[in-house]
Amino acid sequence: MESVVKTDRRILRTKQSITKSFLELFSEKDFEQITINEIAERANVNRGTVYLHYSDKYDLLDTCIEEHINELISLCTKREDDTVNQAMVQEPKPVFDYFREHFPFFSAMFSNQRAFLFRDQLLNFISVNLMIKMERPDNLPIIDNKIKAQFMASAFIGIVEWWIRHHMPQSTQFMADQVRNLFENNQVYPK
Amino acid sequence: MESVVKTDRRILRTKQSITKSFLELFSEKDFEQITINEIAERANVNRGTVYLHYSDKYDLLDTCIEEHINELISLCTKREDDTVNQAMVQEPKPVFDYFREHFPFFSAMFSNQRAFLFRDQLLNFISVNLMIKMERPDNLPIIDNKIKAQFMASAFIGIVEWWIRHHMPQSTQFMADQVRNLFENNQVYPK
DNA sequence: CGGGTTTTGTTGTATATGAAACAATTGCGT
DNA sequence: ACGCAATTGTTTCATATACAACAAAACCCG
Repeated sequence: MESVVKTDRRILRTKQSITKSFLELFSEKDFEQITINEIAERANVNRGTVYLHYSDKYDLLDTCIEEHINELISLCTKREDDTVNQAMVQEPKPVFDYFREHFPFFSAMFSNQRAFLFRDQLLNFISVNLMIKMERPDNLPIIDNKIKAQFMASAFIGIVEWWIRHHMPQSTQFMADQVRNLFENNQVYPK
Repeated sequence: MESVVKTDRRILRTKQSITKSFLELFSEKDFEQITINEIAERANVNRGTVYLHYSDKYDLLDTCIEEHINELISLCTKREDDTVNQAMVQEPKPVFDYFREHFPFFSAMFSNQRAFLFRDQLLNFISVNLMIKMERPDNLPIIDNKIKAQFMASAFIGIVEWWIRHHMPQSTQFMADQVRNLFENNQVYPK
């Protein structure tokens, strides 16, 4: 029995407004040029309210990134399959659907200099997942799994970045198929 | 010197949310089927808050209509021209631009049974404006101006309704030209 | 360098909104 | 007709947010 304390509607609304406003600005101009004034004004929120939820714009950026990373994680782990983290490798379509659904965010992340934070976290997340996947005993350890995981994770991020920056010309299904083939061919998981 | 008391940001935000939510629902289903619950839920606002601003959904509808009528009025009267109300007749493009800008609202109004309220108010507004225009002494009173105004106002509304219901196939400029010719040919104002 | 402007955090107080509970009413299916 | 469920207004209390003012820092610009 979990006592799920649902947060106040106003908080959710305000945070939504602020992050939306911030991400818009983030895709429009350089991060350093963005002021709290602008963010609050566009979000139609008092300036003080921004400080109520975020210590500064760096914290705001970190939070945005963290939330999406967490979403991706839960997306990959909430399968009925008892072996966690199989989702992204064996069925990547929901992941790509998520990318498409939150296009404004990922687009901003990939088109901005300050995206390295996001990139690192995402890459680390995927790398760890691939590691877990490859540590299954029936996989021949020809190459160091850690290196392999990094390699494959980078490849994955690269594909996603390209897809986002070109405004998602292919369907999520197509992308999912490509990625699945990629992982199969590199024996990330056994046939 | 006017002491302009600017309203609280929360009020503006909330009202915006509620009317937006309501108009969406209004274009989706019959007015009688819409509940306050739905409106509040979609607006992401507490149900009690709706009652804080509107007595019921009828009041909400009336308010929406009134606001847009007032917008149209100010659009037609804020010209530098000392003779008020010339705007709509001699330069109808801004009016059509307004229609296009607020397409969701007008579309809902013209596609719903309960639109008669709106239709009446709009028709009355235009009719009065035309009356003022025609009362200028250099207009020959062959036909009773009141009747003529009603006639022309109905014609105008009819054109707008058709345009909206067909998803605005023509440009606002084109529509404006058409209306101007219409009024010219019927001597609403002298050449 | 100097000085005006903008931005930043922070504070105190007023108020709008959220959440929950309630009785009264309406609606709907059987 | 009955009863169950949903909707409606209304209330009370808690709290998130608005607003205004402030000093300090950062930023321009001549």
